Amino acid sequence: MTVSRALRNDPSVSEKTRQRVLAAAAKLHYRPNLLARSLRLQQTSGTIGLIVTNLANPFYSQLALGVETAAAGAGMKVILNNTADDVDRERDIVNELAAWRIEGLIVVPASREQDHLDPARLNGIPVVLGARPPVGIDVDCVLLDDFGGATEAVQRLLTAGHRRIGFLGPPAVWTSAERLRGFRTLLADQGIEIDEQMVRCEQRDVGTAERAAREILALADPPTALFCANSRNAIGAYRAVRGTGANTVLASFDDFELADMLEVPLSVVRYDPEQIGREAARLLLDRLDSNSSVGNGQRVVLPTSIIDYPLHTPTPDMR
Amino acid sequence: MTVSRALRNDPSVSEKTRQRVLAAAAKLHYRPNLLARSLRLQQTSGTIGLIVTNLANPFYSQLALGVETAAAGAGMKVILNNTADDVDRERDIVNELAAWRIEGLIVVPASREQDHLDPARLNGIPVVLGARPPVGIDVDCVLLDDFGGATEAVQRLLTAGHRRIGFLGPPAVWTSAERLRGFRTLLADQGIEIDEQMVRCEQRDVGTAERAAREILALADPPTALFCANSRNAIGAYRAVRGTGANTVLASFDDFELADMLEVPLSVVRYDPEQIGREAARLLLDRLDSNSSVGNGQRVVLPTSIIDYPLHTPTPDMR
DNA sequence: TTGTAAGCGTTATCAC
DNA sequence: GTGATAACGCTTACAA
Repeated sequence: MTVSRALRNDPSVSEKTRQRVLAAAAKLHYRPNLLARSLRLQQTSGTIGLIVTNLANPFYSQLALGVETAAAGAGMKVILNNTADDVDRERDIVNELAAWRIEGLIVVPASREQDHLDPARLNGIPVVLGARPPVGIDVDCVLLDDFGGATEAVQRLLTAGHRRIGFLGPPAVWTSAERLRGFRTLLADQGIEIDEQMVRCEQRDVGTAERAAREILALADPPTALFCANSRNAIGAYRAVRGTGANTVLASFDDFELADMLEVPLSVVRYDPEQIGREAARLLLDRLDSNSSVGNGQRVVLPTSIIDYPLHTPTPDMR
Repeated sequence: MTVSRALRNDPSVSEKTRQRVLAAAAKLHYRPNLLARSLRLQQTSGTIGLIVTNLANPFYSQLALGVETAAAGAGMKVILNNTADDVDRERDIVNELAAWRIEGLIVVPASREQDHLDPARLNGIPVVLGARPPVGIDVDCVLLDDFGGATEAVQRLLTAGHRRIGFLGPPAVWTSAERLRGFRTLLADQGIEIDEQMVRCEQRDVGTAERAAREILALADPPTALFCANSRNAIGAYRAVRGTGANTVLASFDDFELADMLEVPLSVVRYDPEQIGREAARLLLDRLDSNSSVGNGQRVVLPTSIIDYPLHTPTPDMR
């Protein structure tokens, strides 16, 4: 008992014994068992669960860093989980984490099937979604302004005079669907018809994106510009444009390394994935502080910005 | 008691009551408290701690993915921690994780100060280091063949006839120091003198790398080739070469997107960061299985391979 | 200032 | 096949 008090700096223990306890603990490498402490205090484990779909994607690893940073700042630990977009795995993870009595959950949901993420089913554990909105459950979420960013980027192409514009994107997770919706909405508003042959959204990687772009560029009446919903599609499109010698102009979501050195004009929508993680953690910590784990789901939408990379001139500047 | 048995599928409970228990549990969203189970079973928490220096760097996020994948496959959870290269933070994290009775620890150590990572001080919790070797402690580690990869890459430059070769790299963490050692050793073996003005290893990001490369290229007798110890330095070097119109050839560690489309010949050393994580997890799980947490530190060195990207011809191929 | 008793939620053991 | 009891390591409440 005295040891317990001494190690928690309880003032009721005398300085002399406190020192003796500390010395002995150091010598024995003794550490109080925090699991037992949690159990006794009826507290949870001081941990929050983070579930992402694909940690190999820098978007999610930066999001994870944001969560870890904000959580560490509040003295919380983060349990990291990767679902590889598998809902069943997501469900298993959620259930196990709940059994470990984590304080809260930050999830990039793998699909629209989200019943297992309802705090009501999780003994009231608060849940915050990142990058994708809740479907059928009432929880906080942090989103990117995918729609706004997309319309802004496409507007750049319109301003430059383009009227035949193609779309390249990955299969429709919410984010990509919103970007496509931005593309369609703006063009419809401007009374510009979309040639559905030039809308391709099945490309997950650079290779398939390049192939799709080449097919679009080979059409009888090819587009003069392409809007790409992510960097993998943008890079694939760039390869296709360079490979075919077309002088197609590009706009895309995601800034990427060397984007300014391409032999093609490019506008990119830039944003900060780490901020999504930080905001999600903040929402979660607010819930934990206020003890209002259920209901009244907030929706935070983070802004994007645009960068124009003009055509890079291969001519070297002089030393 | 019957509930406890039923939920663990203990055969001694009758099928009928088992079903009743399961039904009630489902209705109430009841989950056994795994913290209490751990405490009672004198087991640890089924968790391993992962400590990396910088999760924003894809190298470490892929390593983390490897750990998570391997751990999940063995039914273990991963607590993720980021030190931002701060040893004091690393020490705090290690101590807290130990108090939570984690099963083991995988660490990318922030520095050569590693006393706090000694299992002897951690109640025998096994430790595996990733990407950097142990200093003064006897633990397993998983390394990349930094030395071999570097000599191979530089050999490419020698074979192409280069004799004046510069070096660009980040400040000397172990990995970068090994790559520099490979560079120096090979050139010394070949009797080629190194001009120390052309050896720069303070560049952490693309901007400073570009500046350093420009300074080297502006020397009275500039190098005909540059070896870069990581992708940020390679990209900086590329920008400098393109910017100054030099026809310097590049070799580097780290494959990167668009590396094949540069207007400069480039050889890259490629490797799989995820594999480091998987191997580290495997070593740790072996320790846990065999219960031999201390001593006899293994050292696993993972191979690298080389890819040559020839000069990309700006001439388009025909559609 | 220090020690004793009880209990957090679980499970091993023994009784019924 | 089921229930009672004790114990895992800790902390609150109370007693010495």
